[in-house]
Amino acid sequence: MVASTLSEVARLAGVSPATASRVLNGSARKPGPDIAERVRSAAESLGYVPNAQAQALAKSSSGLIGLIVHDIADPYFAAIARGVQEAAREQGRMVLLATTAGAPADEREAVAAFAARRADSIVIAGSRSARPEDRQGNAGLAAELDRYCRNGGQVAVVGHGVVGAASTEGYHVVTVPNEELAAKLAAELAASHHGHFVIIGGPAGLFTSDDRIRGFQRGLADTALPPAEIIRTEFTRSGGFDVGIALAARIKASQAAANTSGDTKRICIFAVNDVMAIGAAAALRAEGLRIPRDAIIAGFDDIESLRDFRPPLSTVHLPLEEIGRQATRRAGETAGENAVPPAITGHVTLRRSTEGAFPAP
Amino acid sequence: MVASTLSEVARLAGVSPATASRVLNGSARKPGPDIAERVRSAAESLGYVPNAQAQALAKSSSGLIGLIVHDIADPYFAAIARGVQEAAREQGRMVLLATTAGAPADEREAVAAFAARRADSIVIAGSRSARPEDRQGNAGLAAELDRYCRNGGQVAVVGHGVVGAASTEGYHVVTVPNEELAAKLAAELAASHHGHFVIIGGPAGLFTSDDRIRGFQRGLADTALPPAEIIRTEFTRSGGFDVGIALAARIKASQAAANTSGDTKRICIFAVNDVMAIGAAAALRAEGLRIPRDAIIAGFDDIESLRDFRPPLSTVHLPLEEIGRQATRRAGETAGENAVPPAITGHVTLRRSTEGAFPAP
DNA sequence: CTGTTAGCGCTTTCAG
DNA sequence: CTGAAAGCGCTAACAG
Repeated sequence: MVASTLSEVARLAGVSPATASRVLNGSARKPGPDIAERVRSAAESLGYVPNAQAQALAKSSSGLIGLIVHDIADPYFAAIARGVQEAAREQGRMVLLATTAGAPADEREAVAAFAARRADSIVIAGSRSARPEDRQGNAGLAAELDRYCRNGGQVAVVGHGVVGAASTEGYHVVTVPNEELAAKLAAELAASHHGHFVIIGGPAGLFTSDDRIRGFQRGLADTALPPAEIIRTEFTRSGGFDVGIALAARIKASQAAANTSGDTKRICIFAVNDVMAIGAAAALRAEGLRIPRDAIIAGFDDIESLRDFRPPLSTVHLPLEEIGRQATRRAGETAGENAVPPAITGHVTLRRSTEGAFPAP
Repeated sequence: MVASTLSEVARLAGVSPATASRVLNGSARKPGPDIAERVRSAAESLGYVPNAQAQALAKSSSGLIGLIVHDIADPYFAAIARGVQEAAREQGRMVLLATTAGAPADEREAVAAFAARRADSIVIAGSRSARPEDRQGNAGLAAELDRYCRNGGQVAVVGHGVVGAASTEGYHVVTVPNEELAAKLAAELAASHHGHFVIIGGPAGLFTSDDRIRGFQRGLADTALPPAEIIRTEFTRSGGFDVGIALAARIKASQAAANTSGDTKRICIFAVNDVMAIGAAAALRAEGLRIPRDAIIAGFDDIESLRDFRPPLSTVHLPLEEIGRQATRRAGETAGENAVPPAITGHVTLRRSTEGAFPAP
């Protein structure tokens, strides 16, 4: 990568580099119109493209914003990324992307890389974890973030703060009311469902998953119901699928028993995110079971590209794009104590996958 | 963003900046082990983070790769982005993201921004267009790309080359056999379907859409069938939905007629991409029609997150991630005439949405 | 309003 | 093997 430089433009226009800089890149002082025109056409004819690296070096501000996600192809992160991208554009910044599969060590590396590029701010999406195996990784990540913030960087984390991160300056958390919303979902479900509840959760220690589980249990308790059974698996479609297969066997067995006993209870499955719910639903279907006839199921996130599934999935709507936007804005504010950011809210969306309690035949 | 500098580290270690640079960042010459250790610990204690901008300035190579997509939240682009991200990581580069909604003017801007940041290479995903209203935008984009390439940049475009781009040096096109695969799809469909064919296409001028339409028609012709009717709409789910509604009305009308005449032909719908197909399918369902009973339907792309739809969508599988990877590799090669890149291939995947020709009752 | 002079942080000849 | 010096391309005080 080479290109003509400011000095070349200046020479061609017969002015000093400083003047050329003033007309070509924004400056408070505006050179005379004649000179300006000369410079502009010189730049045009040389195909001048300002070197952002050099600019950044000179003004120590890169116009870059780093985004860390587990997997950009996951619709959850893709939606957040869209919001981040949008807000970045408003701020006149470009987005640097890093994917880490959620491994704290990789996240640390990504933060270091962003710091090296002098990104003005960093947005971290994706569930934090307190799993023992992530202890060390989290500590490293926290240290790296601390350093970044101390150097004047702005960080916004979606969901929960990074374990161990202590920075007060420049460290923002965009809180998502996972627990509260899960409780609400449980309450609404409990109103019309009178059978057993099963939660398909992610690995213990994943904050997002744990919060949603806790909230759901609380919602049940508030309705004077016993806690649901919890089955843990991967935080993915395939994790949901595996558990779905196991549940299908159980459902069939209990249906067989009911046939003779007259008992007709359906179970209600709550998967802690939509992709897991879809996986579980696919498994039930693969096993010949139907939803909501043989079991009802709900998810969380309200992923847009999943809206056309049949039966439509009951879930909790989260404004993913808005979350991305807000994280970006928070991390992009000019230090000052800007307007209180509107809290992120969501809402329960009941659809056909948890439709009314009509007993199995 | 401030941070400790190489010179600070050097001073602390009691060596020259040059030496510090040699030990901290890769260099052919390796300083003595004692010195090296001293420098390393100085860096550690100062929390030194190399300034990539400055490095880039000094060696004129940024380690950046620019990616342009229409919309990162679209699963098609998200999948490609994943591949790009992966390959970038292998190359030790970071991905800069720009979204443009397919507007050539925005794409031009993005290319300029990447060029300004001295990105080593640029990957452009997303359908090119030859629509009249894009004429000017395309010309601008082509000019910008030409300049970028002339300055030593590498460009890889997915699908079709940019209209008017003439660069020979550093300009790569990852060809996707859209036409050929669409023809194959038509042939396979024609083998078992004996009714009317309708194509739901994107706006005329969109290369991807046009190629797929042309291929499908050719496939039909090769089977001695008359060309399908073409209905054009937006290249999105909602475009597909709208057309689906219209088609539903038509299907119902013809079913009513068939009731009296005894005629029982189903129509076969080919939507030029999966999201449009899903939209159309949703519309039919919303109108009380069932697939494949009342109409059969096929898409294109084989988007992973759509695999759980019912009925499973017949489509053409495209190795999206691989396409992203390959584009990135092509644009990342060191000029030399590397191994011939394996051509991108796909395959027809018939599923239940186009299941056998059992006449409506 | 313009030009001159220093750097921003790092790499890289070229001497020592 | 190390250090000194000269930039990479641009901006930002200062002078004129």
